[in-house]
Amino acid sequence: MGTFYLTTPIYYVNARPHLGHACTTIMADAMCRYRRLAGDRVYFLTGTDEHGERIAQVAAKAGKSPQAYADEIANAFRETWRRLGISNDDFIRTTEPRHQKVVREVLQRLYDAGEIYFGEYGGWYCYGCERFYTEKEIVDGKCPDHQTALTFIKEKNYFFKMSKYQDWLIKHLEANPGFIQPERYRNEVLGFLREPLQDLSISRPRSRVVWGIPLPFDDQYVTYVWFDALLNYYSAVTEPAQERTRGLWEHVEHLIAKDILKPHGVYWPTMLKAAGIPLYRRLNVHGYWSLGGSKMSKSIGNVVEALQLTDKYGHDAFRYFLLREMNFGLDASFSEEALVDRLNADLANDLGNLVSRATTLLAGSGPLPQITGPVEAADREIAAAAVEARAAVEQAMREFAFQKALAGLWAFIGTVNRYVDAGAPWALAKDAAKRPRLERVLCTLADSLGFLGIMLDPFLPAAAAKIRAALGQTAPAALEAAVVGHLASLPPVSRLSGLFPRIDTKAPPPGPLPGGERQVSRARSPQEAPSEGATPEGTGRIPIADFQKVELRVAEVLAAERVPRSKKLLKLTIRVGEETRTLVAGVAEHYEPGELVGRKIVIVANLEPATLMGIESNGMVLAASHGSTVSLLTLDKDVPSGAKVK
RNA sequence: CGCGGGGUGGAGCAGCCCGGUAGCUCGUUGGGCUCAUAACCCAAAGGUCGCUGGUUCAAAUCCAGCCCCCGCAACCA
Repeated sequence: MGTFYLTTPIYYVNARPHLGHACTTIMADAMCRYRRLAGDRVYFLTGTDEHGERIAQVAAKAGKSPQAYADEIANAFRETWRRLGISNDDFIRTTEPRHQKVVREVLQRLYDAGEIYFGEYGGWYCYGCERFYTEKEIVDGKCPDHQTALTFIKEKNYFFKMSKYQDWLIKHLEANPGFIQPERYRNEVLGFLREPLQDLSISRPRSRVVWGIPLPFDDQYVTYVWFDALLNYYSAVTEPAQERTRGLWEHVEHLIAKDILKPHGVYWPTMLKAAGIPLYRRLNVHGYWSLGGSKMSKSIGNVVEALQLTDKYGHDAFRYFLLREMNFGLDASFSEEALVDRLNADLANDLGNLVSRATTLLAGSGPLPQITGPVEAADREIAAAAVEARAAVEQAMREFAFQKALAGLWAFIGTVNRYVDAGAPWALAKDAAKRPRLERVLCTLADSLGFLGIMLDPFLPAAAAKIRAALGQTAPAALEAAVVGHLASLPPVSRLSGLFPRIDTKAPPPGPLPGGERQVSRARSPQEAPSEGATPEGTGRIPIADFQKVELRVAEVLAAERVPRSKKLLKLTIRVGEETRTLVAGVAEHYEPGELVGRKIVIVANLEPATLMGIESNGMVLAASHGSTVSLLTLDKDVPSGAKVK
């Protein structure tokens, strides 16, 4: 019996649960269920990351304390995982005392060991980018993106001596090819390490960031968020009094999406090494979902919608789609259409229909205490196919290759469907002389369903349980029992039809497609969108006084040009009444500069100025969007520029 | 030259690390079956593996160059 401790990232509470979170968590769940099925001791951890200036800001905006805000989002995650049937053993929050205690202990230990020093970092800082630039990146003393002058800033902070572990980490990666998988991500980390590794700033002055864990050796500073967050994996299982987490740490594996490869592939191992804590066993990295051509992480509205499909089509179907459609490590594209295709082809036609036809045959025959017919070649082929499918699953699951595991099981399902056709039990039933053969065929079928009832358990927990229940099995599933060919009698079987009903795609679409309908206003919603709005759960209506604060005016476009180095921005010179001003609009992907000159558009005239790519924008252009179509608001009749719009 | 991924029958993808008959799913066409969820089974059509050059007895696979697409980051006020 092995031990397996698997973590998901802890999710940052600046956003509500969406497709990306669900994907990682579902993969982790499938893996943990599989390892439990295999008889291993399994511990499955997920949780939330709750510190940082951004959280404090968002909370303040919502008129809540950071803790109250974090509580709310953490609960949303808990609730989502409960709804999806996620089998996590623990849920850790970085604001919990058990975590903070460990972070402080580890920091103190590193500090005492001389792994942390207090230093001054001076660098060229761009306020627009909120980051420092290295000498190499600076162009003519200016920010390469904004083309604005940089400020030389000095800030005192605590640093972890990460640089001294660079060679060690390279050697470790070279000596342990499986440390980060799939291999492309190991190569990527080795790529990072070809550049000199800097020491890692692990603190932020408390004067600037309040919402964090104070450093144990200097309460004027709080812990930088990565140093805090990564330690959750360790702090969750190191409470000495906890029997159920004892001995887990040395078996830990992490599952992450590729966006946080660097902290997990570089910072985390060096931190562990410096602190004298054994390294994790393996880092498993999966890719991203793209949503109908639009990117996922920004257009949060989309990903949230995508997650809602789990309620529409069922958690098992949603899970199946995510696990089957994505090649582990690579990106995949998500669409409702693809989900329905998978549901119909694999779940309804292949699996659901097999279960339906087989249980109908078995229920019709009734239980048989003893099977008289001998085992024939066709039956042995099924047994062999089962052995092969199980081997494929075992092999694939070693490297989180869910798609291969499921492909293996579906090959078996296809074999059984062919077996039913070739064996034609309905024909055998008409001839009393063929009774022994009929019994054997039915027995093999029952055996095959039993096999699927076990093997599908990690991937389709609810459906697998239904299959086992139809066969009268009440004991928990165990991988070692997944063998075809040992059944000697036929249990009473109840008919199981409609396990996965077909979705009729010819009927008009039952609901909005992701990426389809969108509210009028700007193109895509920024990240804060879901939590935005004064009355999210209320009517969504505002008093007219609120609207009157917004000053909409007609403007005439005098000149338009692309903003250099930008993809989406046009710089417009517009006339509003007597006034001429500059405005930046994100419509470069939809309009050529030339076609806008001379046109009258509608703008929000009293918006605070904002700097985009170094250009100050005074106002916002109104445009309607639907899918990938973006249409500027223009005027029906000629009205002079500067006219009010209401 | 910011980082990264990809271009394989109509669609979506695997194969590429470790060269040797181009594979899977969906779709299309024809047939079979009637236990089953208009499901299942059989068969067929359909590909110069982005382009060019190189290495090799042999290249989707290795090397070089080029073209195109897509993410991430920075700009959607």
